[in-house]
Amino acid sequence: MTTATAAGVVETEALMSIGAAAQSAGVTERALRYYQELGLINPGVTAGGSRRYSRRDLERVARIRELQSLLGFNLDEIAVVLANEDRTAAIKEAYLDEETPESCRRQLLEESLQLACQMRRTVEAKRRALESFLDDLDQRIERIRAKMADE
Amino acid sequence: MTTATAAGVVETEALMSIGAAAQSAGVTERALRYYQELGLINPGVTAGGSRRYSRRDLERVARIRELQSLLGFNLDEIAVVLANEDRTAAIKEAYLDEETPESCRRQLLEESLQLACQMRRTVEAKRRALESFLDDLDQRIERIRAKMADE
DNA sequence: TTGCTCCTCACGTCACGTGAGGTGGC
DNA sequence: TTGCTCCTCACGTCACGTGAGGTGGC
Repeated sequence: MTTATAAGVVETEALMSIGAAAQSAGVTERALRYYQELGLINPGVTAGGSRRYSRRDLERVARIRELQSLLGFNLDEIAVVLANEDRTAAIKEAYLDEETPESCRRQLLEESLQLACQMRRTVEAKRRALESFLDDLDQRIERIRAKMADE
Repeated sequence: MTTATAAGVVETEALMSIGAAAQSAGVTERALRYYQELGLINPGVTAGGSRRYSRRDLERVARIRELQSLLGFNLDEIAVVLANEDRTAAIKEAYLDEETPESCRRQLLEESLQLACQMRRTVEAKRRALESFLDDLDQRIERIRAKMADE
């Protein structure tokens, strides 16, 4: 894969082997292969059959782990989120394109707004739950401290 | 199981069947049997071999689900947390007991404080992560709204 | 007897973990 | 040739899901 720099020079992106990619992303090689099997990532491949991971692949992996650990999404749900985010990126392209008609732009913007707002509600609910969990803990800690004080 | 009321009257607690318990706790019967298999809960049993769940059993199940979904703990880790909380409850009993020597009380209090503080750090880290997730979302939403405004 | 709920296997699933056995470039 | 990394099966694990087949009280 190649990227155009500001100067217009085409430079080949540094691609990583699965070992380096796994290390860098903090996951196992097995997980990387599994995500690919499910179509969540799509790394390049050398002539010899080895996988090559781009920076974008690694960002996707980081996103997958975040959605798993922070929000508890499963990989099916994550596939939907990633597809939506890819869609949003595509929307951005189309949005900049002068060819895209006015009415279409509006709808594209509406769509990405809806997606972001729904995600926000999910995250907000989780944060609230964590906050009340924290409050309970603080009360418990305070009670123990009080007992230790009047000892 | 029986409980003494304030008046000193012994009243039998209402126990639930596994069907009612599962419904009330929002889990499947299979999950209840599995938790028992792992020793996380220990419901009563009728002469016919049916399980009977107390209010305390259901509270334990609620705690298990909370630790799973909110903090992402696995059942091994949850077993440790529950054991610690049982310990803390036992500590409370011993603490009220006049027989318990002064030095012992101090240590019991110290122990439960340590446990609560460690849990607090875990939850706090998770909350921070969720908060920065929310910030990112808010920025994304704001950018979309801005674009829609200057349309 | 008929429903309904309960029981115990026991196999399936998801997201990988963990070898087994083999290939390929320095 | 020797290491090292990569590859593809393929079986194991955790936390249950989901029937299969049978028992027990109203």
